[in-house]
Amino acid sequence: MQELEKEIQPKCLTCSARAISIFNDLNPEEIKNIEEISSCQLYKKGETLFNEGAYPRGIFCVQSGKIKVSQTGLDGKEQIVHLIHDGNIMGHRAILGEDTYSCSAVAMEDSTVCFISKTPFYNMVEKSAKLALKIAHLLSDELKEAERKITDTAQRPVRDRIAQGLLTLKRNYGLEADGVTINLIVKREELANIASTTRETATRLLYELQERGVIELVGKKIKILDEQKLKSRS
Amino acid sequence: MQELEKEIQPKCLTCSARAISIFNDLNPEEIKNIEEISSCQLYKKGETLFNEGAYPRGIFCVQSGKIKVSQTGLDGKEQIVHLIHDGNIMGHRAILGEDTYSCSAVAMEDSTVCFISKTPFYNMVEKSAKLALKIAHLLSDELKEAERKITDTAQRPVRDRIAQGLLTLKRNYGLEADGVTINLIVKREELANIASTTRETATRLLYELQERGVIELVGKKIKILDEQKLKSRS
DNA sequence: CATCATACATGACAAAAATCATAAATTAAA
DNA sequence: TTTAATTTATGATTTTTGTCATGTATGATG
Repeated sequence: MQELEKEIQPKCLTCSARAISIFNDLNPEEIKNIEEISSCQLYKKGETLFNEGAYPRGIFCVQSGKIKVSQTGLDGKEQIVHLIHDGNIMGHRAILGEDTYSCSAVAMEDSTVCFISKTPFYNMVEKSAKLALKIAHLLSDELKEAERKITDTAQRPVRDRIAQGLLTLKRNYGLEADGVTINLIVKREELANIASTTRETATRLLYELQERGVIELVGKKIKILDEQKLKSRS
Repeated sequence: MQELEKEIQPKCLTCSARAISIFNDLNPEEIKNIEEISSCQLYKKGETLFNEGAYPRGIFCVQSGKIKVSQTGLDGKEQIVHLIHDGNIMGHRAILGEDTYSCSAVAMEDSTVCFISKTPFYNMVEKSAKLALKIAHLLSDELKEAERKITDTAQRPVRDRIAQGLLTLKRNYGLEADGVTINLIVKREELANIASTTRETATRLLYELQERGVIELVGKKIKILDEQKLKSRS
């Protein structure tokens, strides 16, 4: 069944996410332009923004929300490749690489996401070496992270990768007001797909970390009690 | 002891590698400029071009040669992240990301490599959105490959990864005149570090592939007898 | 509230791949 | 060419992690 699309009027000038995005230092005129060529929409938890293999229609700018970007591996097993938060953009790799999407994106929580169509976006970048350089900078950062993840996935034991996964969640989504609880409800299986392991192993290792007093599992949430110990395992 | 540096006069205009590089469609004036700001040097087999963690002084353009780009993982174990061949560039990620090198580069065979210093290179890119877009395109392709490698490393069995490693070698370095022999002498340990496994396992699986008639090991070289079977395992 | 589906916990077991150990072969150096 | 160093081969063993099976908790839905 067709999802009801919830259109929202983009307000880039005052968008708090823009300030921390690659569009942070545009001049008012450029911001006006972006506002004109972009649309904005609410995605409910579980909704798909785009699918691996599809042709990209444009790029997505996350105003607020939590989105997983993942690939399909062997036997359809999901590998989560990026964890997206406010101010991040998605789809730029496919657009700049003149390629189909290499990943799918699914909202892990209700998310407000702006969209800029391919052509106007490309026109903008073609005119501004500064913007192109910013995107190259972003891609460079992402490439560095991906390369390091190859090495870690290949060489570190699952125990370390789970610890790293928890730290990544903290880095991307922060902690709740109490200063210890990871600000995302993550399923065992999702954590497993971040850390490249199985649901069962993730379960076991979370309990082991709890035994050792490193984390605490409270309901569906995870509290980080001893970040140093997590870091020492990664 | 200090290596003797072998300076070579760059001849970008007629460089066969440039034609297949990101500098392929520069106009004669731009080529002249590149020639002026670049130097060219021979690296002997085993020599290091740059080291992980160091500050980049510029980018490298490979005129001819075979270079491995690798990271140091757990207990110093090498993970080979890229296999570089004629026309490829290196160091752009660190420059564009305003970062240190995330990998080291070592010549696997004698290689002729040009060098463009950071500042003149950056000046050039700042002036040309087209060039910046090309680099973004290149980074996009590299990011795609890296992301896929994460998933494969995480999910595929070693057997598949060795097969993929061999195909990667063929893709990057081609075959000898006989049409079957991979055009690179690769040590067991290096193949292992491409496929994210151990030397022993690489040895065993190569022999298994030979038993099954998929490859043939002749001296230090590897012949691909049945590429389809290799592909079916990847 | 009952029932149905989904997510989670946990033990037993199996498989894959790493590690360790040793020897052989090949290559480089004296 | 002899010796030393490096690389490779291969068996035995252990470790890690995945798989399978089953039961429980949790939460949604009629």
